[in-house]
Amino acid sequence: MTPVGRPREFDPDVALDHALLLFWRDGYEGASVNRIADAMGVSKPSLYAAFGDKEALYLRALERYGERQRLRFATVLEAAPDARTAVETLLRATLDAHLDPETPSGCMVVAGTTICDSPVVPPSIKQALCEALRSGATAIEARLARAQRERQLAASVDVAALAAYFNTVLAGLSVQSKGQQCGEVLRAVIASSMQAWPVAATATATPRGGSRRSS
Amino acid sequence: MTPVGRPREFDPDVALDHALLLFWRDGYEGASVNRIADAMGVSKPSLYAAFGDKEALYLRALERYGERQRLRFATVLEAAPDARTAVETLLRATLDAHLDPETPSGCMVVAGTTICDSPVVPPSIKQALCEALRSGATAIEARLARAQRERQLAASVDVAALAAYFNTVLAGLSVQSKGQQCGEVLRAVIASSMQAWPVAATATATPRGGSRRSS
DNA sequence: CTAATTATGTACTCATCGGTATATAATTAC
DNA sequence: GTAATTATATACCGATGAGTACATAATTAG
Repeated sequence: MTPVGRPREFDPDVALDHALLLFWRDGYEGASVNRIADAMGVSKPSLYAAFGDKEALYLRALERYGERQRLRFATVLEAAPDARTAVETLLRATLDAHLDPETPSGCMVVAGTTICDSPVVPPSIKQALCEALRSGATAIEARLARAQRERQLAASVDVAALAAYFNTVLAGLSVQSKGQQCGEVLRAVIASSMQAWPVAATATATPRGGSRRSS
Repeated sequence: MTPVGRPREFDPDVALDHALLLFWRDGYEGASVNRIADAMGVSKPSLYAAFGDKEALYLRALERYGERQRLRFATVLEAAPDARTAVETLLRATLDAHLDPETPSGCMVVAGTTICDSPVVPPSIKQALCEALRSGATAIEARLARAQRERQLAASVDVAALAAYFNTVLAGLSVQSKGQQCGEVLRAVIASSMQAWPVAATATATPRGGSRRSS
């Protein structure tokens, strides 16, 4: 079923990746359609024909970014044998991604969220960014809940709150990596942040006999 | 010594505050000079005559913001009787500031830092933002170092790393507050983050007799 | 082949951007 | 009073923003 009409001369998938990089580095309004089209190697009318207006293009790019992040989160979180290792590995891997010189430093969602109240940012984008930001916490929370079901984490632990905490650390790491804080310091930050991992209830509450009630 | 020439009809101090609010909410390029002049209640040529170009105006606004932040940090940190209370109070007070409906949500420095690699952002601004971001850690570190001198904090604690950690939490809280995360959740995040406070060496080594040695 | 359809490149639209020329108003110095 | 000085408002500058009209090129359908 070959489509009728002149065939497209560029690959929308790779073109979208170029747009993604610019939106990531420069933000919604910082990335102009002219520069994006140039980076794509595509004329502006072709861009508009393929993706719609700037708002739609940004949402597409953000969606792709979010897909990859979710996949990365899920892979890292599920692979680890226990929740604590899972979270720590996620923090370290995400920091490595933030510091990767091949891509803009920091997280696209974090960068977008911090200026989403500007009048030039469409409400749909603000909404998508806020949802993307929460999705990180959701993924972590799912892993914590699993650990709780598997009795690796005390039932008393508020997994939503703990997930929100680690998601906040992730956001903070994104900012710091953008702010030229060096990787060594940030790895120490991760180590510190892991100290907040809930102590098993038995260790603090009932030093002697409570070890069977909750792990 | 009244100055010669027509007197200025606006107060540069209050005008700068209006510019500050716009830069804070919309970022460097999101806040246009036209809108800033309107918000100031001042014509564009008057603005340029009083403050120079947009870059200089942003740096002035950022400097004012930084001054206030440093004052707030120092006041909160020094007032508290011990370092742990100081840091926790700082986190809570800063979160309250981020959520204050009278001002843009989140931190101006964090917002600026996340898009400082955009080609439209002058290098001087990126540099000033990075320095401002670090100044938070510096203030916390100073308080931790004082606690260490006062023997409230074990000498083995890496105060620079711990300060970087709490500064990272602050940045994360800024992002989350901008991302419409509600205050209740973020207060729980603060509680979690404080769990990373270093345990006094004696408390873990000798569970029985160490409670008076360090708080 | 012709007709229909779709993509492309040039060149344009209008709005807004940062920044300024210029004429005028308000003040001090004398 | 006049001259010098500084601020103000209007109206403009060239550049760039997002978005598009239009003519042409490349393909399929018949």
